[in-house]
Amino acid sequence: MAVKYASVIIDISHESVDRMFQYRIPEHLVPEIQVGSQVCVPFGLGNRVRKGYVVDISDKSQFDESRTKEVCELAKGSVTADSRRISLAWWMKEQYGSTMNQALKTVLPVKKKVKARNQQVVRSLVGMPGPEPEAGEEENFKKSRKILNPWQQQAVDAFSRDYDQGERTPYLIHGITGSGKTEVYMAMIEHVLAKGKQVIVLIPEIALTYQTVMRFYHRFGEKISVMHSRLSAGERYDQFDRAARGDTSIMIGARSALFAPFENLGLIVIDEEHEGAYRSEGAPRYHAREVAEYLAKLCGAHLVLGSATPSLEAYAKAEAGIYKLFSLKKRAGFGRPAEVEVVDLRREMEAGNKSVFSRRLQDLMEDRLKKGQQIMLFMNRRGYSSFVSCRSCGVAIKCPHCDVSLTQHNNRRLVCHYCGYTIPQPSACPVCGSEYLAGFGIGTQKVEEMAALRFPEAKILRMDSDTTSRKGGHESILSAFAKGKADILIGTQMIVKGHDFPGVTLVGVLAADISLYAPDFRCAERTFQLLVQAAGRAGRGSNPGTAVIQTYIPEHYAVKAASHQDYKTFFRQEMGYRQLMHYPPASHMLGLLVAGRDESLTSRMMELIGQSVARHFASCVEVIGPVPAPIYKVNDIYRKILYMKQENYDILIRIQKYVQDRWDETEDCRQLTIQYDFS
DNA sequence: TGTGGACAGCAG
DNA sequence: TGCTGTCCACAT
Repeated sequence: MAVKYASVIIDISHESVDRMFQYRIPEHLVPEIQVGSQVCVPFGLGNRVRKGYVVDISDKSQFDESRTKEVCELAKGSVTADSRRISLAWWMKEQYGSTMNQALKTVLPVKKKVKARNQQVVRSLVGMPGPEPEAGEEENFKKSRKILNPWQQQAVDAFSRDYDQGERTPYLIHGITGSGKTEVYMAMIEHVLAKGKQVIVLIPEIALTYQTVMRFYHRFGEKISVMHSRLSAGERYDQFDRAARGDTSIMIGARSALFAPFENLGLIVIDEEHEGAYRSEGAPRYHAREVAEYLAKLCGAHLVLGSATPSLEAYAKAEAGIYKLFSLKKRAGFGRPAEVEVVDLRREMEAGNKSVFSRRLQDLMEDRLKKGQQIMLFMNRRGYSSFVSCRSCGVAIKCPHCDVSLTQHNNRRLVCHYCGYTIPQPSACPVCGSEYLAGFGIGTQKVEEMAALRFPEAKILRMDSDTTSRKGGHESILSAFAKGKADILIGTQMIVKGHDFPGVTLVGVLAADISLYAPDFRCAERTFQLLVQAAGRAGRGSNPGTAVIQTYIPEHYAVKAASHQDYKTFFRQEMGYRQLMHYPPASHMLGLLVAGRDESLTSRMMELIGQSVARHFASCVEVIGPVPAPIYKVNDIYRKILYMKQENYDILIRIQKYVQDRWDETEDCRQLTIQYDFS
């Protein structure tokens, strides 16, 4: 029998030994040792026997054979949280084509020495920037346990029954905005906690605010622990450590909270499951929903997904019976779905209205301002004008480092939204010298200016990444608006996510089309989600709400379905398109991106890879490209992409491995980055 | 983390 | 020359 080698991570305790060591597996242990097993191995000069985790098993020795030591024995004891997470890392590595080290770094936070901290108060433990709660606000939180309506109760009852019977089919809760999904999660969490199990709750970073956390805190007290991007590596480790020691039983946080080392995980909740933030940008480029599904299986935990606009992936699984679908059709408490009106901007042009606000929107704004009600205006682009071009020669001023136009900001500076490059606005065209330079397109800053001009008496707040870059800027704007300190809130997509403003009775989507033309097969889905979420912001209080969607293509199915808040119709149409085009989730797709500073090398390499993939897998995979990435150059780095479509995910994994084995280590590839993106 | 080698300082 | 203490590289 061939000799087998185990790659072992030693005792996970110190940065300098946080890597793999290869050991020979004695023949009698071969059948027993698997990835994730705990083994005892001789380590260091004194050959002290230490515990280690097996992270890989192979036939190949990657180390000097004569210096390779042998595994002593299989460690006693059951499968621990750590070994489970190592199996998870292994699965992620396979599934998303990263290295084991990258996967391990994602799954196991590296221990850094942190000074012992005093017992922290919740506020600093939570670490949320933001305003002090107002007097009385705490009281509201305390009364947060609400009586569930029949739809909510039905989901909770089904959950409790399934949970107790060990039935673990994941749930998808499709609940319109304001239908009280959080209350449902909390009731489910309570059920699971009562069984002595632990819970992970994932929330998109943007919704992870002081308010959200306080709701959970008041229901579950000291049991909760919070993870978010503003925590330092040491603080993150602390939070994980508390979870491992059993000091907490609920971990709330963004994506990475999924890797909390609970010994007895019973439930994973993913709120706003459709959010893009659940896909990781760095390798491994995992999706939290998929990882959660696997992790839940590994631990025998339940998985609950929730969204007002489920991702096509999740809804398709619900239709196929892989998930159980629950619909919350009614708003809990106050409010009813907003009345949605679609305004055709072509008619506005014909009528000679050149303003960003359609006549209908202006009328409604006037009405709401008169009544002292609040307005939200949504514009999916920040800055003043989207680009500046020369009226004489037609050239647009571009970023010298990226393949995009510079955006004009109202401080008379031009900014690249991809690399941050900034210049003062030139007084003459850099190409022809003409003085006739003008801004085209509209951003949030210009909307703010125009709103102030049209409604001089209104108090206006603007929220986009320019006004929220300061620490806590995000929260302070939202809380000022919530307290009625402004009449109009203008912002990018960050204003439509998750915030509850009972005073808002009018929402204007100024340019619904911008995201419809994004060079991405998910653009219709994203637009639909955005429009539904935006409309959901209106009428959360006792007064009915109206949403106005301004568009040049009112006949587009995403706009139409959103205006009727009709998820199912949208799903059918969009799914039909995905099936026709073999896009996910109808099929699987691997995007292979090659990036490098040397343009010709990047192109050459991509061509070579493309040809070799086409040659080897011609019969079984649809290859598209190589094509330049939607933005070809960013920060002086050129990017090309090859797309491969296949219904069978395993074939895509085989292709990825083939490319990795064949090219990743070559001399030319040292200067290039290859990125694999599975969907 | 734990070990031992390299090296400096010092006594004899 | 030998002993002791400290620093640091390294572990399959």
